Amino acid sequence: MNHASAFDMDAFRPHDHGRCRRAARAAAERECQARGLRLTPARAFVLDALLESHRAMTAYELLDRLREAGLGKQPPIVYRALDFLVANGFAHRVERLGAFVGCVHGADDHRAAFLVCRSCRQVAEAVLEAPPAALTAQAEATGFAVERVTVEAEGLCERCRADA
Amino acid sequence: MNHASAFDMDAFRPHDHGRCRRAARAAAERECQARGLRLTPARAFVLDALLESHRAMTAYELLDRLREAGLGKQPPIVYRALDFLVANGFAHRVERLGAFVGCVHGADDHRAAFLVCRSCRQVAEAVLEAPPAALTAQAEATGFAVERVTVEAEGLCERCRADA
DNA sequence: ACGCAACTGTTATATCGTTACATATGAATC
DNA sequence: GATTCATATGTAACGATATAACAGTTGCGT
Ligand SMILES: [Zn+2]
Ligand SMILES: [Zn+2]
Ligand SMILES: [Zn+2]
Ligand SMILES: [Zn+2]
Repeated sequence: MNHASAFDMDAFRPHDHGRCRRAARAAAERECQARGLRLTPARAFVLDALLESHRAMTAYELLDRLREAGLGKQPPIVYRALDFLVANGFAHRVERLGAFVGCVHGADDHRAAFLVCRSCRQVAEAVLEAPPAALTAQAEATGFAVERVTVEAEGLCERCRADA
Repeated sequence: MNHASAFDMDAFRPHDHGRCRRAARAAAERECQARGLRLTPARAFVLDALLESHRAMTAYELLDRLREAGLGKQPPIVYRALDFLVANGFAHRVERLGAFVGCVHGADDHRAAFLVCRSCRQVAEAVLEAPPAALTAQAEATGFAVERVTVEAEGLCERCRADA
């Protein structure tokens, strides 16, 4: 196989994060190249900030970093960058937190599910083969056309449980 | 069986909503009685507003109604009522919308999943037997203790698709 | 060089939710 | 009935998240 498995890159497992991060960044660059997308300085900066760790970051946290870096001052700069990254699969929004994480699964189309630690806010991404059967069954029975599925588990990671 | 099935009460199916709503309200009253909880005027008012339809309502929409009814003026009144209703299973928060829906499954402990129409904001609740296997597998493998699982499908209901 | 689309800068505002502290109410106990 | 404590509410101020609107700039194919 030519890339690390999802399990290898799990935020809650010790792993070579330098490699994890460089791989994600390289995948984004490749994808932009291939699809004629522009990974502008602000977008690249936000992606790098997200990939620095597996912690979910809020838009305003990212905006503070953009300010320090002299890449922008107002909310729209960061929301535009995030819109781009999320729309193209380079980052995800964690709905429960109103915060964002870098995607570690390359940009190939995938349905993601998340394990979100409520203490350290680290987020592990799992690839979801299919939404729960009960949901799709009810959708089909009632003519509801599913477009996106959000699956997020909130809890405590092993480390944070040990700390408590 | 002694109550309507989840399918009978589906927001996207024609159903006797008067009955649907009275049943949910009665279940909440029963549960409060049984567990020594107080369904105060503000709480009951918010619950009734949510049960009026299967549409998700924002906190400030509910606050406007509370104001009209003379039951409060400031945000905390509605957030407190919502905290109570959600904590006790009489309502749910739809994370994608930052909005709330009344629960139509009695207050018995259940894991809910939602079908959320992005056009009309109506929400159907499905009972989730278990979270997706891929998620629980990864949680167990990494020592992550899952406490709550959010499952929300966004899309278009049959009616809204027909309108478009 | 020109023209167009995409991107960025900036101001203002909308939307969602919390903190903090004072006051009132319910229900058990004395 | 008075005392007491926990629960609930009133109110002001604030914090956090996100968007609208419009002007200016840049990249790029022609
Ligand atoms: Zn990593
Ligand atoms: Zn943790
Ligand atoms: Zn109904
Ligand atoms: Zn609809």
